Amino acid sequence: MADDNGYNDTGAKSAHRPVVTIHDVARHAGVSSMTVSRVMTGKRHVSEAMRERVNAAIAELEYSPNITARSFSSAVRVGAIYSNPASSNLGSFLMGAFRQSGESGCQFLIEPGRNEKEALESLGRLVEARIGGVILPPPLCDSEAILEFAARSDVLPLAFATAIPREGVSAIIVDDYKGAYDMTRYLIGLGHRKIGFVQGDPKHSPSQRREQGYRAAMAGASLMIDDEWIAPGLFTYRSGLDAARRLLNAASRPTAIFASNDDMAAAVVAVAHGMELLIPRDISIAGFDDAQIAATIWPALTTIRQPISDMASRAVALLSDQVREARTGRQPEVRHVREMLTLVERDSTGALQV
Amino acid sequence: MADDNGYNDTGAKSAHRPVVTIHDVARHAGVSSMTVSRVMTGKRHVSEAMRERVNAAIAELEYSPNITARSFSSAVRVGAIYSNPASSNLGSFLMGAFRQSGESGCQFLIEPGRNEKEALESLGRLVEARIGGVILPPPLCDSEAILEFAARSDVLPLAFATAIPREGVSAIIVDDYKGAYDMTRYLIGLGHRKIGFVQGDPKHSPSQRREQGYRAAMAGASLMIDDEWIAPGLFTYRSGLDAARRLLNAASRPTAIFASNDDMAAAVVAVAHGMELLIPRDISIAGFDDAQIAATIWPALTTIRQPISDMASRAVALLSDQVREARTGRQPEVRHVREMLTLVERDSTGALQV
DNA sequence: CTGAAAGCGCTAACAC
DNA sequence: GTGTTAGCGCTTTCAG
Repeated sequence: MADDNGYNDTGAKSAHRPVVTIHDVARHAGVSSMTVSRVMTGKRHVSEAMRERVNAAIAELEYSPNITARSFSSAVRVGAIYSNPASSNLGSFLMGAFRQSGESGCQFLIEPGRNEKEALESLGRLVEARIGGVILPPPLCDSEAILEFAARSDVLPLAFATAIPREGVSAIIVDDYKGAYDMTRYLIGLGHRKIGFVQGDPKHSPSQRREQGYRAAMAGASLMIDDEWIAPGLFTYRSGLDAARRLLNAASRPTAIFASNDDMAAAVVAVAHGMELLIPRDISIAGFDDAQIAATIWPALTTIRQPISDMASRAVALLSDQVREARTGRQPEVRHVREMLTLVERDSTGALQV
Repeated sequence: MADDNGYNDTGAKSAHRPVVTIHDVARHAGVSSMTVSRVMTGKRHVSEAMRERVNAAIAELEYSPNITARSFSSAVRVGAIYSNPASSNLGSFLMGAFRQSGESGCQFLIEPGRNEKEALESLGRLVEARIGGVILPPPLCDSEAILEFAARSDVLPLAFATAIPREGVSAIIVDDYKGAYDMTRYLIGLGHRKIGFVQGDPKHSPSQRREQGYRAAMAGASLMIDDEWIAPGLFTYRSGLDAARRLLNAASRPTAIFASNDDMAAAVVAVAHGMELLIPRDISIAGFDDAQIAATIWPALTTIRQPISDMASRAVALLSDQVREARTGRQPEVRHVREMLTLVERDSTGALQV
């Protein structure tokens, strides 16, 4: 049936260029494969002449090492527990993590963890799968129970995208404060003076950092903040609806509104539309996170993006290094890597109209 | 604890229980490791008694196979090209695919492919990584260039989540027609008679199927469709805004609106809010896809969900089997697997108010 | 400094 | 049905 695509007919396996192995390179260069291995892994104890000869052979044969085989002997496994499987971030996260797991020659495992209980179960499963380290996004990275379990199981924890790193736990840190500061500065730069703010869920640590960033930028520009320009929120779209009504009906209406996340910013956009306000002519609206919804709605939201994919790569690389380090008996150095947030300018913000 | 034999003190390695290998299981069960391997991979040619004995040993030793080693020797690699890296589906897709790649003992690789050009480059990279098969979501699965490249490179293609399968190409099929039909029936069941429809992008194949499903259900209930209840759309939020204005301002306003996807349904919700219509009291609104936005906005959208994660598992399993089959020189049988869509009832729909 | 040998954990291929 | 053998591509010994 349907033979018209003509795949291989005679057992002509993959009829492509045969796989180049380290041995081929060795033969080609007239050395042992160990020497090639040493050159590849950048080890010392190889004479300069040798190194050059080997490198030439590598280039000539277009050799690229089989990372699976490499990691095979030393089977480093790192896990991750993801708190929100529905999040659009998950895709970027996994993309970055898996890419890097190839590079770093380690195995990457992922389990869900919507709440602490499920996360604990997941961690149990990961420990049974013999992971050496685990990536913990908030709020898991703040859970004593999780951290303790990891320590007891000899699993190295790595806090992911946390604003407030712990001592003794490596982390990929994200500067919510600076992100919010930058966004506020940007709005001020557009000419806005009356800038409203929708707070995030007070139980999440980024909330305060973001508000602090906003307040600092306002203060830095000697701008007063009217109490009615601050509305409480819960990071949900619905809470954003309430906040928007409040802000847009204020006696002295802000000309720009900065919401602590995109879901709430989208709600502000919806309410503004309902009031027949033109965006950004009548009001500028900005969000935070660069979630899926930010680019979906119209006008698309100006927001702050976290480079989730890069952060995930970095997390896997860092953790797999640490696991290897720990394998040798040494105590891996605790590291805090800071990631930069970038402002994504889209259509929901514009210069103040006079 | 299964075996509390002295944790190897020889090296200061990882002080955990020593790694359980297939050989340990074999020894424990008094069989050869091949038998264990056969049991693990679910092969036939193993007596029931053996199988049970081995399974007992596996359980007792808490053995879990090292998938790196597994995929290393047999090295079946399957790739996927994902067209929308920002999509919230990607997370589910990757989750399902990776889980299954462990099960199926194959290596899974993913590359981005926002457009045909990028997809072609990605496929090139995947071919160099020596994949045996590739998963192609729409619109990639309809691209001649991609399909041809795959055939030339001896890579088995698998169309993912397509509505219209090709002959000669295996596919995970999704029944857009039935999904739309079911949703329309559901709305009718709620008492609605005047049901509006927002069309999808005419260039996408699911668009027609969804509209056909809607029309069939209406006809099946002997319901007439007023021309002004049908509005064109492009699958974008913005196009949904225009469609909504049109539908909600119709002389004979529908009591329910079914949009061809969630982004447009969300836009309808926004416009309805702006007109001070209460949802679902004054108007019911339904979407399609169960995208991220469906559960984000308020009220949350009733929609049709594709079981992306399961579909991805199935895709990986199917493809890795086919690649193994092809390895033996046989031509793998083309298979079309149909996936069921489910209606997710949320808060944007309700019984017709009289 | 360089090389030879011995696997890592698993599975195709072939015996029995 | 089940076992034996021989690697997969690379790195870790341990000898030169």
